[in-house]
Amino acid sequence: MQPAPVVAHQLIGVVLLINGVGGRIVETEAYDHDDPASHTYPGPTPRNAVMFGPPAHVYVYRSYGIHWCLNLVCREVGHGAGVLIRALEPTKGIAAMQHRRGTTDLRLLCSGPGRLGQALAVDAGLNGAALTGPEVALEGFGDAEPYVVLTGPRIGITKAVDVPWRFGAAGSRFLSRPFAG
DNA sequence: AGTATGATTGCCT
DNA sequence: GGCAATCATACTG
Repeated sequence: MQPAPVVAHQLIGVVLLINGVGGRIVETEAYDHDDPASHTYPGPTPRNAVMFGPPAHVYVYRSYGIHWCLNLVCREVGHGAGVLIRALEPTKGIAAMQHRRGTTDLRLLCSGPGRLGQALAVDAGLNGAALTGPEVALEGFGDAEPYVVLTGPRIGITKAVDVPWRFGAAGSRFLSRPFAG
């Protein structure tokens, strides 16, 4: 397995489906163990246990008591690194996503980690699920179409605010926020 | 046991 | 642009 920023970069353009619903990933963020902004920085706890487990599994956490956010665990057992899926371009199960989100505006379905979680019906029950399991599908990892990938500082954090570990597909209109420069 | 704090979003002015 | 909503987790005493 590769370091989190490398995986986060490689995930741009990959199709992610949860129970057949999802689309092409256009925005990610990397979080590593030696990273003050990461949930794993203080060490293992019950909440982040999945991140210290085997890679290619799903880590789900509740954000601000309201939203479910979806991450993919990378690197080896015990390392505690992952990639936050921040936005994707809806391609499959669009009707289901529109129903869950309460809007037909494609731009508002998955443009942001909280919206994406709601659109894909992510909740605590998905925490720890394997990418090879029945719920999750990742299509084209490692051989996705080449994308022009932009980088920039991560959003919404208060520590390590200058680390440029946010990645996004250039020109996509489904980004949660535009990239500077 | 009590409190502080978010890897956010949407509604208000 | 500002701020409330809302709660699991982690930390303090």
